[in-house]
Amino acid sequence: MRLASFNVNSVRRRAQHLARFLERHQPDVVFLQELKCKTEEFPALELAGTGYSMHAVGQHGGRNGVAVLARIPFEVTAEALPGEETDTQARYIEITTESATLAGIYLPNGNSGGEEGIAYKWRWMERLAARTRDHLDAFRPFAILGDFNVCPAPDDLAPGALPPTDALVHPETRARFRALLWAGMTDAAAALGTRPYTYWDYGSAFETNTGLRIDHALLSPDLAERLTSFGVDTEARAEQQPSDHAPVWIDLA
DNA sequence: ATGCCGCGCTATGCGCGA
Repeated sequence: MRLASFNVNSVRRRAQHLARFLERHQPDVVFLQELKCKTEEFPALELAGTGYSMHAVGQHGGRNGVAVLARIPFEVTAEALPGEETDTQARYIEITTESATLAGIYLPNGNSGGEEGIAYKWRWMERLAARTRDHLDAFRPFAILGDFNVCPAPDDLAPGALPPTDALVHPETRARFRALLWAGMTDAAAALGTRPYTYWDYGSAFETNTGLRIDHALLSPDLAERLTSFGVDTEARAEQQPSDHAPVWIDLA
């Protein structure tokens, strides 16, 4: 089974990039982030030819937004991350398939909005950890894929790619990422001995490989045992008018 | 150590992304 994640930075601008990614890598499930459109504006017709079933969670105001496309049967089991009823940002989608529960996330960046901005990011990470523990305590096979907006370790960013004060590398951000691992989740790329960049800023960052590793796949123990590969589709990042993120994918035996 | 880029929008600049 192949699972994937792609921060598209506007799904309407990137529908054909997405279709080409699906054609190249044939994932069974792909989670999308940064739709930047309302639910009803999701380009379902434009993507109908791919043969995937899709479910979008959009947001008013052209921000955030997550979706899932799958060619295996699934049921949507959450359209929001529990724990903060006043949170209206579209950043979480969770599906359940025959074999596992899968979450697609767009974790808050944390660099805007001052103190409240970073506090929201950290609360969101704590809510994700709580949701994760619920699934693991129930011995439910569980995976989280998406844009975590976290460089877990110093090797996960090019020298000088971010200021040391950035929310993506803040010690408290990294501690909350580690909490997910201590809860029992495995960082798929790291477990396979690779830490590839998945994001390159617009401009010359891709040419100079000044990247960040911020798109991750975390796996519960039973799924981690089945992990065979992790890949980054740099072809998508090299296309014309690309997203600033490349799609990532994992294979489970 | 930032927004020179890109996106969406109550637009012709701004907030946001990372």
